[in-house]
Amino acid sequence: MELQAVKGTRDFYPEQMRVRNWLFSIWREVSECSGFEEYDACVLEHEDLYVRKAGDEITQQLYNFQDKSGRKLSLRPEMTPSLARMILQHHRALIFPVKWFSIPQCFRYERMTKGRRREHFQWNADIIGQPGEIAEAEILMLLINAMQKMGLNADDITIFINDRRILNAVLEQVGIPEPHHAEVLVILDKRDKISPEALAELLREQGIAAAAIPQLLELLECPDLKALKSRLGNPEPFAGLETLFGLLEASGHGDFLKFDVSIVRGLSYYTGPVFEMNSPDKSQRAICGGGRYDSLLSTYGGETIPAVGFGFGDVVVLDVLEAKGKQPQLDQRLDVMVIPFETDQAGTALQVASSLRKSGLRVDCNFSMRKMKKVLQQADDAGVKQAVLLFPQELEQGQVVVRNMAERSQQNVALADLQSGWLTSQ
RNA sequence: GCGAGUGUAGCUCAGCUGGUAGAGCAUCGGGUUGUGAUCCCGGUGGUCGAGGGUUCAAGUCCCUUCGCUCGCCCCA
Repeated sequence: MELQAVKGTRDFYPEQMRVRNWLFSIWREVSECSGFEEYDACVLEHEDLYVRKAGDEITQQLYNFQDKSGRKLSLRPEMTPSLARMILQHHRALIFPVKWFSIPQCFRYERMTKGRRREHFQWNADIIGQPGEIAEAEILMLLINAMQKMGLNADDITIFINDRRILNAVLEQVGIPEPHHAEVLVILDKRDKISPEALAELLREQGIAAAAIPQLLELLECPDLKALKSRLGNPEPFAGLETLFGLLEASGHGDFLKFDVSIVRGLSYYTGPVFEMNSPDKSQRAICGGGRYDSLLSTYGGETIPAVGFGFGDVVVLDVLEAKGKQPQLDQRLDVMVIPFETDQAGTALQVASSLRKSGLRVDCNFSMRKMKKVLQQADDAGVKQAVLLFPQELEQGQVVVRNMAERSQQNVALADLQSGWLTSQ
């Protein structure tokens, strides 16, 4: 019997589950606050939903199998295809734009590194059916709002943003023909990770003209949107980001946003702005990433519907919060512990607990019948605020002892008063 | 997939050149009747990741395998 969890998957003991619920509650709260509605789909999907989208490489990472009737299924590696499927199925009934979010559990069958497991939860928020930068601004503001709720601000995290249209223009400028763009972008995505020499070598292998390479790398050193714009003949590809920066400045979120030509995002379906969130010095794996993908839905056979969104995994952000000491210390949050000291009082304890629970309190009983010092200590460890002590002597007079754990004070209360709301009226 | 490291009690780890397993914390009990700290005493708990080999003898050496960690590769 194998007791270990499946490789790459996680067990959430109550202690970790509290942290997870805390994170999810922030995601839900900020999403709903901004008018996003929650949706979900089954973690199982038809394998070809993913195969069609990106080809071999992603197929190898699918956590896939055949069911008993031979259907080829896969655990979802990401939510966007399921979202696209749901949108396309009902798109005649939907009033666009649609603002939806989800917190799906996703699976990838791949090698594990820091911040990457085979199973994770990924907050997704998307705006479907709205072209233009206002949707991007809303999506980014949602992200920023979530980070602030977690206690991270512009000193801790930065959203690095680029635009696929700018990247394409840069490639055009140095004479790289359009069919090569996809491969070249993948290589440029590694710019932070490998040496300039290695990068140049990879580009040469793609058949990029030797003269174009230094020119390209030099253009990509351009740290500034304006500077890059003046270097390129055509200002048109810059309009989108300029508008977006303007919107975020106006809404007071400009500090979080930084132009970065090296942001590419591996997937081919991005068509406009692309972004990743990371620490300002990019010292670790991106916390989340996203962008505009106007042509994705049409690849599933539907009509073209513009869309923008992001995926935000739980693993990396919890690592970041832990490293910064900003993971909350959460305890069980029990309000009341009812403590009988003889088995005769078990029934009374259950009855007291029941009546207190009806008034909305979080109540547990301790039936261990251990020594009182032990039981009080356990109650304290559980974060209990009030202990209701059932002693035979007091019970005979219809009373219980209510102990305020923080103040270490206590008083006798009539059982009848307790059951009619004495605790909540204090 | 390649390379390095690692795996000993629930947790964190010690165990030298091979000689039949230890500490701290946690847990449980006690320190005289029904009260949370600290302290003191004691108990439970390990086929030393698994399998094979060398040896009189393996936690310790060798091989295989699995898990984990960190690089590389690949990529959200």
